[in-house]
Order: sequence, then structure tokens, then C-alpha cells
Amino acid sequence: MTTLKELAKLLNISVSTVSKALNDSHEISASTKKRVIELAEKLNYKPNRIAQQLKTNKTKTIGVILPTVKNPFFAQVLHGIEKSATDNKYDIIVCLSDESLEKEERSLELLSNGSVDGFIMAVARESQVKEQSEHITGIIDSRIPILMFDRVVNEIICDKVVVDDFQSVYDATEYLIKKENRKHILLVSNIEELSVGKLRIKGYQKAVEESGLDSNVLKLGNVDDVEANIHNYLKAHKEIDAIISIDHITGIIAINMAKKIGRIVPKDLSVIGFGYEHTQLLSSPKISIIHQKALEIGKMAVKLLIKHLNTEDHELQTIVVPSELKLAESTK
Amino acid sequence: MTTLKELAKLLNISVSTVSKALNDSHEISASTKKRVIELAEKLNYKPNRIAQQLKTNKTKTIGVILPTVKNPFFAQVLHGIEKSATDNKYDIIVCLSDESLEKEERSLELLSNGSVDGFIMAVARESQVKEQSEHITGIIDSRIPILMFDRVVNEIICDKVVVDDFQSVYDATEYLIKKENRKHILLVSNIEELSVGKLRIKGYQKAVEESGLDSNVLKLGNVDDVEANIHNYLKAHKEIDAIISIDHITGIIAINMAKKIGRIVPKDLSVIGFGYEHTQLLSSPKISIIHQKALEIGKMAVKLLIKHLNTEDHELQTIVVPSELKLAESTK
DNA sequence: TTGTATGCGTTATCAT
DNA sequence: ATGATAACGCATACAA
Repeated sequence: MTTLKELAKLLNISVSTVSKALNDSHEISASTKKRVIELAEKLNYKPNRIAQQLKTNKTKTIGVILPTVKNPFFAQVLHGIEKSATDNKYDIIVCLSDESLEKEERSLELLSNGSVDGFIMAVARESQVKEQSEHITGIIDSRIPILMFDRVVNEIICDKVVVDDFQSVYDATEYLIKKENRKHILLVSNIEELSVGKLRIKGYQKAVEESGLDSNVLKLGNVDDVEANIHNYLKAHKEIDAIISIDHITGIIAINMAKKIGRIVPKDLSVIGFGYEHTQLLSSPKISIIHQKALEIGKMAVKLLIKHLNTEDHELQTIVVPSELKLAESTK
Repeated sequence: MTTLKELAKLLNISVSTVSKALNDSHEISASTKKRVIELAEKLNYKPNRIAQQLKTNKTKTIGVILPTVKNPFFAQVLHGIEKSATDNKYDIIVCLSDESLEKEERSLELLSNGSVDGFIMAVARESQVKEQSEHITGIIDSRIPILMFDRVVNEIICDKVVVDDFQSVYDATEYLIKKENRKHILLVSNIEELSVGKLRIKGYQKAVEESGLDSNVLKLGNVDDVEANIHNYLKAHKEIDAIISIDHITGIIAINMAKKIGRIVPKDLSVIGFGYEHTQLLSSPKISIIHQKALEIGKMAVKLLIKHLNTEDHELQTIVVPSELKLAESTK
């Protein structure tokens, strides 16, 4: 790699002159600038990022800690983060906790040695279940900003970008009741242990209770054969005329199982799940989805974190990104 | 952040003594070590990563450039890369090209300023279609190692980790012919433009030709309504008794469409696609899959790249990771 | 056993 | 307009 020193030597001028010339300082004459820039281009000089970071004490790098990218929601959020980071001339260092508390702790620990200016994270399933978060507060105490999205820890005060978990499911349930006149709505879930799962279930429960309907919740978070479970439930409960899935898997499985036992979707059984473009592509008949604006969430997260990094007395805030109910096709 | 200098001042000893003490140098007395280490722990001292990088001229960071993580194959590879990198005390900086040549160029350019020791990449769709790769050779010429996986550029000589694209599809096709006695096998694809897609199609073609069967290839890479296309094709070609999908989407759609027109899967119509655990979970009846060992690919990639980084006269190599045919259920 | 000095590549301050 | 020097935090060769 070409350095300032090398350029200086070749041009028989000082390092500082070269540096100033490349930074277009008014102190330097046009002719010198020209000479410097030409040689720099010829030798493909690029300022060493590490040296700049050491000098300025800013890495222009964001640590991103995600549970997984196999979940399309997080994959899409990552796209948003990456895009926005690039646009703002930030790099991202990505760590995947794989839903493990220990990995999450280690990642935060390792990157808090000056590698990043701040973090964007969604907490691991295990961390949420065990309600452990000292590793997170520790980082915040050491004055490295953390922004949490989606799966957040309520007790921790920091920037947050969240989905309208409660409201979106409440609205979807109400839609099924009021517009489609459904009477027996089942909620299926494989994420009832997560903060977001709990909120979504509450949204459902409030809606059915307000309409005097029964609450039916099928929790599959720790179940091996999800298919068989849903299959059996639907067979035993022929009265079910609508399903809300609060994750991006069980809704599609529910459609498949419903078809298997001869129920017509969406006529007999209306199905709404969480999901994205992909989700709808893979189900037939098309599933209706609560579409989380994952890309936006990622972009918002970066924007807010960078604002925090650049603001002296930043005020912590929580942004709620509304979801959108995307109906597959009109039903009843 | 606590620095060596601060520790030295507080302890009234020199910076170098502190440094050596923390690095457990034999030059330093046990008592001094103890004092230093205790204070360091108390103040939660961590060596500044940036300074270390500048000093050693090694970043211990790998640049990872992927087309997308919405594709579960790349998501899973990323998991493998992250895991193996962490195990080897490397960080990863992730860039997503979003299948764009320009973004890929920019990412390589930006990170080749000392930010990373080497790259792991799968080239963008656009780069493959336009057959552009000067941006990649440029980096290699500047002596930053690149490892390419999955979607590789044949003309570029570098470390590679690839899937047995040709062979796996050849084998799967042969299985359908020999074991299941299928006579009219359709290949569906939405990635016929990619290097891997071309190889897979060739594997299929060789197998059908060897058995004297017809080759039927349905290319959907640039098609809007994939569902309708497959639906119409199957309706117009009732003789089709097996489908091979060479991506992770069209196979599931094919199953859904086949059911729609009353064909019994897998009795009437056997379907094999590319995919992962997820893929099988989302289809009903279960799709058979050619399972690419994505996690392994990621791990291999890191292992080989690090070997390259640590070896004076590294010999470039290409590793082929075999896939595995996972049958959903026995058929005929 | 401990300390001093130097350099990694850059930027910034202060001469000249 | 240009150059000399110091500093960022760390590691290390060398001196004491």
C-alpha cells in the first residue's frame, strides 16, 4: 500500500505538504497539488483507514449484532442497515449471536475495544428468556451507544426502533372479526417467549375479548413437529375459521395443513401471518401478511444511531415503525 | 477508554512496563505484573484494537461481500463465515452488493484501504451477466487475497470454494430416471444466467441425454409471474412426471401449482429442488432437496482464506463441497 | 527488572 | 507556500 511518506519521498517534499495537498488545503499551491494528486492517482494511493481511525478516534464503523439472518426479517433489516451505513460512509461489523446469550456477550465484549463507534442489536432469544442484560448495560455505561431494535429490553433506556407489535395484531384480529365476520380465530406462534411475541399475543387477546370471542392460542415455540401439531389442532377444532400466525413460518404451515384436511382457504379459513414478499410467494393460496417494514427499520436504526454519535447531548428516543396489513385476495 | 498511558501514570511506572506486564513478559517481576493486572481489571482496560492494527499492520478482519442475505443459501453461508471467523479471532465486515456490479465495485474499493486483510465474496448477478471482473483482479493485483465461493469467475485464479453444481444435478436427474423411472423430467430455474445455474442445467442435460430422454428447460429468471408460468406449463404438458428446480424457490411453487391442477405429488409428479431445512418445512407435501452444505462452505472459506493470509508461499486451491440429496419421502 | 525511544500512517499545530 | 514536529495507542528493540 502506498503511503504519504512514499509519495513525499518520490516528490521530494514533506509528508505534511502531501497530506495537505491531498486534502485540498488552501495552504498549498495549485502546481504542487497537481503534482501530488497525479502521482497519488498513478500509484493508486488511498489513505490508510486504520491510521485515520487512530488519529481521529472514530472508527466510522457500527457493530451489528443479530440473532440470525436465517430469519428473513433480520435478513431484510440487515439489508437496510448495510444500505444506510454505506450511504453514510460507515462500515458494519456483523456478529451473529445464533440466539445464544454467551455469544452475544462475547461479541459485545470483543467489539467494545475501540472497534466500533456504536452498536445496533436485537437481543438473542436466550437473553430474553433468561432476562439477562447486564452485558448490555455494561457497554452503555462505558459510553458506547447501543440502539436496540425489534427485540428490545424494556428495562434498558437507550435508542430503540420497534414494530407496532401489539397494534398490528390487534388491527389484524379486528379486521377478521369486523370485516370478515370470523368467529373462531386461532393464534399460532413459535415465538411466544420473545418480547415481541408476548406483545402480539396481547394484541390478539384484547381484540377477541372486546368482541366477546374466545381466545385460542397454540404455542409451538418448543415443539418438535409443528406440522403435526397444527394438523391435529385443526382436525379437532373444525370451528376455527381464521388463523393469525405471529411469526413467518407457522402461517404457511397452517395453510398447508388446512388444505390437507380439506378446508378451503380463504373461504373456510382465513389466514394472516407475519412476513415479506417471499412469504407470499411460497404459499398457495397466498397468505395475507402483516408486513413489517424491515428495510425501513434497518435504515431508521442507522440514522438514529449516527445522529446519536454526532450529537453532543443526544436525547434517547424510541421510534415505532408501523406495519402494513397486506391482504392476499379478498375473501368472504 | 482506559489506555496504557493512563495505567502507567496511575502506577507511576512506564508505559512499556505496563505493556509488557499485560502481555505476561518474563522481563517483568511478579509483583509488578500483579499490580498492573489488578488495576487493568479494575479499570476494565482493553487494548485498543485500532492501535494494535496499525502497529502490526494486520486488521484481523475479513471483508465479506455477498449479493444478498435474503437468499437462505447466502444467509447460511454467512453464518458459517461468522462462526469460523469468530473462532479464529477475526471480525467480518459485511457488504451486500444487492446483485449490483457497481455496489460490488464500490465495496471492494472502499475496503481495500487497509480495512481488511482479505476478502470472501460471491459475485453479483450483474457482474456475472455482464462478465465484468476487472474490479476483482485489481484487488488481487494489489496483493489483497480474495476467496470466491459459489458464484465464481472461472477466468480469475484465486482460492475458491464451490458446490458440485454439475454433479449434484446430474445425480439427482439420474436418480429420477433410474430409481423412479421418470420419463419426462422438467427443469425449472430462475438462475439460468448465473455460473452455477449454467452448470446445473448442463448436469441435467447430460443425464437426460444419456438416457435418451427429452430435455425440457423452463427459464424464469426474467419472468414476472413465476407462478402463472409454471402453472400454464404444467397444464399444457401433462406428460411431465418429475421436476428439478435448480433454485430454492421454483420447486416449492411447482409443488403448489401441481396440486392446484390436481396432480398428486410425489406419485404423479416427483419434485426435487435446491434448499435447506426451511425449504422442506414450507412445502407440503415435502419437497426433496439437493442440500448444499452452506454452513460448511462458509467455514471452509474462512479456513482457506486464513491459511492463505498466514502462509508465505500459499498455493491457490479450489475446494469442492459435495451436496447431499435429501429425499422427502419414498415415492413410487 | 524497568525505562527510553522509535515507528506504524495520518492529521494538525506551529514554525519557517 | 512548505516543512518540521507531535500526537493518537500500542509494541518492541535497545539502553540502563
